[in-house]
Amino acid sequence: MAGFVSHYTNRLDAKGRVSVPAPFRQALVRDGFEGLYCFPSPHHPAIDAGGNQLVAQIEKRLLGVATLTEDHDALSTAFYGASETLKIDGDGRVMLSEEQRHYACLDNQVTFVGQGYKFQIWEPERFKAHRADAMKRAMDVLAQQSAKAAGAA
Amino acid sequence: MAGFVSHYTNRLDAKGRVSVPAPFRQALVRDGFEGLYCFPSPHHPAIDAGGNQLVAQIEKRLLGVATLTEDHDALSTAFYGASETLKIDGDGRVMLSEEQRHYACLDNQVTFVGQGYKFQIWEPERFKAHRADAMKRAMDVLAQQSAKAAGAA
DNA sequence: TCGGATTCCATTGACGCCCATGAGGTCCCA
DNA sequence: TGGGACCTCATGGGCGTCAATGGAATCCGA
Repeated sequence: MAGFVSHYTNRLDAKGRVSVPAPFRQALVRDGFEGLYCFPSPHHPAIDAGGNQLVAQIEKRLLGVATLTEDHDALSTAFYGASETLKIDGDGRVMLSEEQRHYACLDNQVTFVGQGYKFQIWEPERFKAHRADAMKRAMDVLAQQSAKAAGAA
Repeated sequence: MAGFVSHYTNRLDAKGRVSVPAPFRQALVRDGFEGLYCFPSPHHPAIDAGGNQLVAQIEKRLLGVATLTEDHDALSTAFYGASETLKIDGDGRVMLSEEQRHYACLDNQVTFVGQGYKFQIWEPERFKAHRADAMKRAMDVLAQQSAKAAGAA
């Protein structure tokens, strides 16, 4: 494992720059990815970001859908078309585009949330609210898994 | 097995550091995990902590859910995003974050409670109160199991 | 030539690492 | 069997390093 773990909140400066948390940068280096692959999260007002592991998951998902279909078009547009590859400068910072800042409602602070093979970029307050929901949903999913396991046994 | 057993109470110093009980450290070494993996307990005002065994349980749960879905995002946010990997310094201490201290209401003493594959970090008084409840609940669970076994037999 | 973007540099504050101290327990030997 | 040396572990504090941040300087396209 040892992908993106934990969460960090950093400041977005006047130029739109923000430091990528050092542990995440190290994970990207281990991952062998130059820069930062990101696209708007399909489910939340947040940015999904990562490196080769993330790209690999996207490819895997696309393999499950026949090409030249409308579904495949939609997925590839969402994951490839809407994406951007940000450059990480010498000090470990990236410049978020106006579009990204708007989509995730980013103001002057941003929260990086590790999700293993990828991480998300949130506006801190929104994340706090979302976190409670995610917790609840996660517990539901686990309960369902347990129920299924018990039923199968 | 011989994972984390028994309980210990140590002091939290002005810097927010606390010594991990030596037996727990030894268990972590045997487990082969560098540092301490922890996240807020979903059920109690306490911190769940452990090493590879704990991480393995989490990964196992995540494997059952497709990536890039809302369910997977929720689970990984709950378990990866909310977690932190603390470094254990040369003297066997970890630094608890402000957030962790707040979540578990930690003041100047903390109690480590072994739970086999993981352990919990509690505020001593709260743990004392929780312990009675946990005992009662444990009795109920045991009774239910016995009833089920008797019914099945 | 102007504006935006990239690179470089300086500051500061948190964290990691080191050493010192002291309490408690164990082992060895008289 | 009692005393003492030794060891382990918890705890407190000091200091160096690195990451985050703000700003200046330079480069490039419009």
